[in-house]
Amino acid sequence: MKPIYHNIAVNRPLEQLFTYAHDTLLPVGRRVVVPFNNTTQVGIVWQSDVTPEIEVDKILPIQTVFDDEPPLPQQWLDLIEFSARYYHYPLGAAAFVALPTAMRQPEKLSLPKTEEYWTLSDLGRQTTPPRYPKQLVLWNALFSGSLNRQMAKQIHTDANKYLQQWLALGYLKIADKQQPVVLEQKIKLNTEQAMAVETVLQQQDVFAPFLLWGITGSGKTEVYFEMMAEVINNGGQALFLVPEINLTAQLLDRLRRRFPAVETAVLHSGSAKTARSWDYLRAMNGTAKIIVGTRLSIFTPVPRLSLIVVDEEHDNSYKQDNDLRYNARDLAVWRAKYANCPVVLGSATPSLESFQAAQNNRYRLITMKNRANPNARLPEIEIFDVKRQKLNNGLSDKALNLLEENLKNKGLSLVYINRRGFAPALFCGDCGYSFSCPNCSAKMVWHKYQRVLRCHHCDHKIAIPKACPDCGNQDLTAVGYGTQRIEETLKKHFQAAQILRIDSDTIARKDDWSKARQAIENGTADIIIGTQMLAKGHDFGRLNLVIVVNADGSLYSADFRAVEHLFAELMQVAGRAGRAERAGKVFIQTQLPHNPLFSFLKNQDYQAFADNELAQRKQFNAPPTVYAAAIRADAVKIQDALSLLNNALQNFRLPEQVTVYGPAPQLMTRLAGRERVQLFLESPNRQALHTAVTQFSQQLNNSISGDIRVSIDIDPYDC
DNA sequence: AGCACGCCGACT
DNA sequence: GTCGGCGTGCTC
Repeated sequence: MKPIYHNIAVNRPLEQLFTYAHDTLLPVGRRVVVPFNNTTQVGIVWQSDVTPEIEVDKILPIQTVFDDEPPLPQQWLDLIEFSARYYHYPLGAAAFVALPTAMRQPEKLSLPKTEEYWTLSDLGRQTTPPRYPKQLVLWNALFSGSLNRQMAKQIHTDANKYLQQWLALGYLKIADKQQPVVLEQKIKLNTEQAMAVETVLQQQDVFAPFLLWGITGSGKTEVYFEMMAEVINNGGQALFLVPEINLTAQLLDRLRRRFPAVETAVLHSGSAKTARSWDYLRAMNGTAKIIVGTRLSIFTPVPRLSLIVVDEEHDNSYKQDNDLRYNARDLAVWRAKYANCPVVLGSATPSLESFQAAQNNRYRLITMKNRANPNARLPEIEIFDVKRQKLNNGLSDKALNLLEENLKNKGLSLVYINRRGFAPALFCGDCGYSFSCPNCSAKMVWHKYQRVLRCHHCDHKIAIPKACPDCGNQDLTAVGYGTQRIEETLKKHFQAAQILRIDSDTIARKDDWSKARQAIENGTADIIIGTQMLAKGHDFGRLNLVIVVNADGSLYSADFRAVEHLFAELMQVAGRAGRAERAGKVFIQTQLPHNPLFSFLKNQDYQAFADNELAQRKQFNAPPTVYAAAIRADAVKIQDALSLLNNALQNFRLPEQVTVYGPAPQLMTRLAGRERVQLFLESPNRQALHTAVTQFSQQLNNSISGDIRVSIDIDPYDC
């Protein structure tokens, strides 16, 4: 028999596909096992029935074909091809990043069993419905549509029992096709929310990117849910992306309550291996109507994709910072375009990338300026200058007084410490002056041992100044606080209070977190000490005082995005205090009260902040004004990594419109015994940048030798 | 990536 | 003599 040749992607960092023979034609997307360089590897059939480009006698046969599994769809292959090309990552390796781990193993998958769907029979329809309210809900669901066992359980925990009963009485029959269930679960939306839903739903069958800019508490989640409900009722599937930290039991509960009869797939790195591949397959075969997950869920095949929602679109966790360095938010827009459906990017503090896109009319802006709860009041924000204050281990007297007062009034307080300000930097202890790079919109980093201040963006260096250039003060210092220290102080000060510290050290296991939340909701806690993990996605109704201990750390960081992140973070934290009907107070301690960021924050004016920040980015030619790519190299000896980049640079003709910065050491130069350097390519023209990156990486491949590792990061976050 | 081949030093 | 160190080259 004449063999048929297939080009196959394997999990190796190699650009090419490999040709294998099989005696029958295999569909594209089929998972197979192939012999590869004295090993066996999982492969994905990428092209079928090809003419071999190498000698036929070198071609090996395919070992195993996983015929029982559905092949990965063409849309998935296209998504992987785009991602590999855009992020300059080998195709085969990219494909395997996008698969759940169970599908990366050269073993047969256990497939999710297809469950039967039930609906009321004619007899059932003529019978009197049950009298009990919870049973009635289940009954009505079976009346209006069809349910499988799992969905029935979401509606009524004892569903199994009643299904059994009703089946025995002949009230049920197997549904011939899946029928969506209608439950009278309508949430009342306010005018603004209803408008948002309508605006998006008007564009159901075309590519339509939206930026949903809604203040904290404006009820974005209900808006997402309504839109999702509609596209599901029309027979579509919805992809709902959330930041890592937001995919909590709380959110899944809300989803289950709103969509009790809708099959949902949950995808994140924490879920068990088989569970994840099952959810992947249920999304892929169309049974799961809602696919909710973190960034990795953007690679889930969704045949009837009709809506993508990216919640908290500004969140950093959408960017993967190893292997395939993709940004799920950006891929979401690409997928929506491919699928001809709307994509909604939602945030109270949009990324400047998205906000600029909205201003240029590339995205359509939907604004929600009112709170869903009309009685909720905006918190009052006080910016408190701690420059010349004597602090009690980081806390001012005023902060302690506020805490004491709130304790007396039986309020709930949050003491918030942001830990982003890790990088040690130099600033003036007297006037708060900090050192900026003259060439970049970046702070100079204090290098203690080399005794210089250095810019990690362009490698500009100055000697460590002996005195502050602004006020002449000779006392130049660095900052640093920790959660434990604050906890100690508070415990000493408020001995009767219940103090709860919540950070990654105290919340090691899942039930730690739910215990902590119980304590907060039951009112046993008086003061919470928390880090970023508390700021996002958690609502505590009675929280009415927020103290931000040190709002400066990140302002000394070398990252030009630091201000943007700090603003978003503080807006988030402030939002925690404004959900209740009694007005909350937010008290922010800072060494730099005159940084313009704080006046925008005080007025809770994102628009003004964004306008100002975008103007600065433009002035300094920083993203999103330009597109950027980071080329990174690491080696045991820094000189090896540096000269690799420098040599490549010498043989490289810089294209029009492209600027190069560096090479310079990375922010965290030494990591795991290796020295890391990087250079940046930047251009206002995306195409020009990509051409430059491709050419540059070819130069690198020509001159790479020894133990030097290279990576490319498109639209990088870490600078 | 990860495996084989290959060419040098120090062990039974 | 032979075991094993990791440099280099290749993978259908």
